[in-house]
Amino acid sequence: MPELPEVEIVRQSLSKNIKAKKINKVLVRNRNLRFKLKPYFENKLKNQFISNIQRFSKYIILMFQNKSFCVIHLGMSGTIHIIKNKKKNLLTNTSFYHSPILPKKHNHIEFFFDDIKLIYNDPRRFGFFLFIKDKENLKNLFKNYGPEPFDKKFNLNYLTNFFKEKKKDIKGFLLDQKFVSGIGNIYACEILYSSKINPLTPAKDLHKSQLKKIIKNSKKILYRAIKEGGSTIRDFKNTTGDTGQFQKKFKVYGRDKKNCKRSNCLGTIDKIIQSNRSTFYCKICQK
DNA sequence: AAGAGGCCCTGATAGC
DNA sequence: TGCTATCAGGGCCTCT
Repeated sequence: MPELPEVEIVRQSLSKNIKAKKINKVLVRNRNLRFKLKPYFENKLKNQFISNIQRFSKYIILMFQNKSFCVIHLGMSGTIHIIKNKKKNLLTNTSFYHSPILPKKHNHIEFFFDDIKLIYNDPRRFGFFLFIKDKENLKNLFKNYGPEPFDKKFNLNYLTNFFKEKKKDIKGFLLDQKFVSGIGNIYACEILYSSKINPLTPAKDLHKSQLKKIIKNSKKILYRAIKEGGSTIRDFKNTTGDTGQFQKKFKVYGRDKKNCKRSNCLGTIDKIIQSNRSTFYCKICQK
């Protein structure tokens, strides 16, 4: 569910709330996430001082003062919540991602700080937490990942070389983390729409001008989404918490059978299935 | 080597 | 109302 912009929003919230704090205790209620939590997980994290919170692609990286790390992936349905434990305001819940109210089920992991409790909730359990002992192991974890769209390496040369002989459709490559890191199904659709590229086009057939558009629009759309606080699709109503706003700006995602938003285009948005994921696009203006 | 497809899991929603 | 089928923002693994 969360793509790069949503994960960045979570990172920013964590940075505000748990940076330079010590983890007093870790409680694991369910070890069976995407990767089973190691028996030593709690002990390794206990008493760690969080020096920084970074992000790569869709991963959150807690950096500890002793140069070890905790890597977090939210999978499809993972959310992180904070409970502030101030005496005068026991009921304050701050939503880091889309749910403003802490769900009662699926709270798998809790981190306790002096004044704050962090709760990881994940119904589908596609997310995971990893303890990484040093920088080298962290590097190793991401060695097969392509650059983020913001990276200087994500340039015309890179795309041209990567796509040589590649028959797979461009939509598939935007989702392929070995090619580019951080883009998921929503933003892949939106990037191709704003680039006026048909998602079914084999990557090797894309022209130079189209590749340039992909590079430019990937950056632009992800930046905008971060600025809007990410996208919230399955939202719960009753809120004062942080929900994203970018979903209101979707041009194609979830707009099956609706009119194309491009002025002077009379097309309607189609939904097709590519590599088992939904693709939304306009047949008329995406060539 | 590239690409297609299955699979991990729960919950919301649509259709009967 | 209550059943079943389908679909969901990710990404790993296996097979051809």
